[in-house]
Amino acid sequence: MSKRTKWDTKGDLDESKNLPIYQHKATLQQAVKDNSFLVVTGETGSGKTTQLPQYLHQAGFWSNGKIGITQPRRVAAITVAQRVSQEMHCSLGREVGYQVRFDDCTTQDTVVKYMTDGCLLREILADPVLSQYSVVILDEAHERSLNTDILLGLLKQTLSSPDKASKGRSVPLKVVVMSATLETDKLSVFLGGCPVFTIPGRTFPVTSKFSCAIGPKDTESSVYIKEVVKVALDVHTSEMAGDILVFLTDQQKQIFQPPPPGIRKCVVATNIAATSLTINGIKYIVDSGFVKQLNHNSRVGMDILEVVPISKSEALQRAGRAGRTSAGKCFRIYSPAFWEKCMPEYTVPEIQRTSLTAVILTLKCLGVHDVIRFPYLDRPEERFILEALKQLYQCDAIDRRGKVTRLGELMVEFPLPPGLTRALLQAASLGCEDLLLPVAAMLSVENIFIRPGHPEKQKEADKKHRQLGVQAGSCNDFTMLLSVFEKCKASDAPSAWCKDNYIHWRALKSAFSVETQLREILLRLQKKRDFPMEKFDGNKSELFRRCLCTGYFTNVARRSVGKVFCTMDGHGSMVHIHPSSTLFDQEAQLDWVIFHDLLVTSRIYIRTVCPIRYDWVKDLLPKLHEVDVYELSSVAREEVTDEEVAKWMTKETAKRQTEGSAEAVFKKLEKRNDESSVSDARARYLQRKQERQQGKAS
DNA sequence: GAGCACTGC
Repeated sequence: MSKRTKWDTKGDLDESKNLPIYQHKATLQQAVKDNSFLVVTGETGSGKTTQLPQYLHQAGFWSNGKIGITQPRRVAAITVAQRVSQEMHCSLGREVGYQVRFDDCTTQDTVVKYMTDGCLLREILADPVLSQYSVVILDEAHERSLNTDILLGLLKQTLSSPDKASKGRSVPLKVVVMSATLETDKLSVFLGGCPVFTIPGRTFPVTSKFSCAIGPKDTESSVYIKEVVKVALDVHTSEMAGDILVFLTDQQKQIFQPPPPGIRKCVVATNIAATSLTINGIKYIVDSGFVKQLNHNSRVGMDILEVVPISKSEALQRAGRAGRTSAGKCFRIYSPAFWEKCMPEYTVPEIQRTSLTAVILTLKCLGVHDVIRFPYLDRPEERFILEALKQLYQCDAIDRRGKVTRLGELMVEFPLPPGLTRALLQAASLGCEDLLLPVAAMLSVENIFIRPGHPEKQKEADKKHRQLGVQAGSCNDFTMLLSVFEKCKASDAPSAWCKDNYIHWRALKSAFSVETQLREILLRLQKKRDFPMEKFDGNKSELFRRCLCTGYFTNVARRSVGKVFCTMDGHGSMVHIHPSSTLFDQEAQLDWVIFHDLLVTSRIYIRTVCPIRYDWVKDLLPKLHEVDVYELSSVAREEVTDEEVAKWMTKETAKRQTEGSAEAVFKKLEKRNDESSVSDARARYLQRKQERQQGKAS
């Protein structure tokens, strides 16, 4: 049976014996022994995250390999590992450790390993059968993070095919999926009807009250902010002692200042509080009923940040925050009708509303050819998958057959969007990676330019930023990023330099770490024999911009009239250069540009822009419309024969001949963008803006 | 002439 360890004799902390999970210890240990898959469910406070790995350790699972536990967030992975190492009386990083990006706190001795789901996904890339592990526990599966969803599908697939499961493994891998009491039946069915183990929670009742302030017709209104303040103050004046947690869509702290005298605490939070933040003593919840969500629109090829009603499950989770220490109350500022008509049952999982380009490349690199019939717990819409395939084809990560190219194998190693990786690899092959590495890093972190709310300070910040642009001699936003990175790095007092120039020091520091990581990955790949190398004769500025073109030609736009540009990606969106760009107000001198991203607010803005010459993208542009949906769809489903590819090529040549000149192709690409979602997003933005101004005036 | 949550490699 289980091997004894030095901790067995010392016993658990008394506290852990009081946890609801403790009396199910033996049953849980046996259940994992008896099943390949197991779903464990229980409310927060049941102790499943800290205790189950210890139970499995005591049951001897460590002798066959590590016990790995994934978390969707870094802080959770680190703090839980700390807690468990204390309980097991060992120093962190020895028997119990954690791994998150930039911080690997594990050693050869580590047998209980907490990590982010993204880290485990990286490990699978290097070792598809996870030969180092005896058990993998996916925690917080109900959050449906992109990486956890992918891991679920991969583990299901690996374990359900006996041939793959045994390859490279001495004993079969055990998989435990832990989730809040939500959709657990669905998880069980997904995992072949595996047992579901329920651990009773330790929570107190929460009563919920609806109000009529927000009805079914108010989904886009910002009146909820006022109402939330009103309700919070009501609670303060009329309810018994206990702290208040308020859920809003963004931080608008000023509306709660000054706090009324007394000792009651009022925490205003965005979705951070829904998951990571634990606040003791919360007795009251004020729920606005809204959340800010980034949705990817595959038809227009852009991400739109929207304020949307939360789901019923999310509302229940918000309410639950009031019942951790004693009975609580939840005040919902919306009506029962709003609940019924506007709030979906469950939040749409991330995998169904995000760009899938990087995920699809990862799957392909793991040998998942049929990315449409991959076992997704919730299948993304087919057009999202096709769009991802198209992008991967366009940046040379996959070929016409949907097979990963040599370049694609290199690209998957980088924690970057594939287009940017493509540009970076191009630079590396031409020996100028020092230009692209800092840029890639800067584009991976939050916005580094600070723009204060105060009008005077704002002016000063804008002036400083313009000066930086001039000093850099930078003719585009990418070189601007490069220059800021290098200037700050070379500075004797980088933090003071940042403060003086209205630059986010914290963001720059993380850009430094990202750059180091990217450089390490690149160096590792360059040591391989077949790393591509090319030659280039020309000046450095052109070299830099041509590298960018290789990755960003899909984001090319051409000026049509005045300050308006038209994208060439087949959507033909009419876009403007964002006012934060160094190229803003110089539109008249521009013709062709490429850009890093699109932002939909009062207009469709392109951000991080770079002028290019048509010549540099001329040969790449046909790739934008080379592949049709039918072709991709069949590529996505099955292996494609040489004959079929040849047939497509012939069809394409014929098509090009009938279409004639490049100009004609552009005309076709300059289709007007009639996507209602974009105009809707714009209308909502303008409405909110108007309401805010009215609020100010009154 | 400028929006805005969060997480992850």
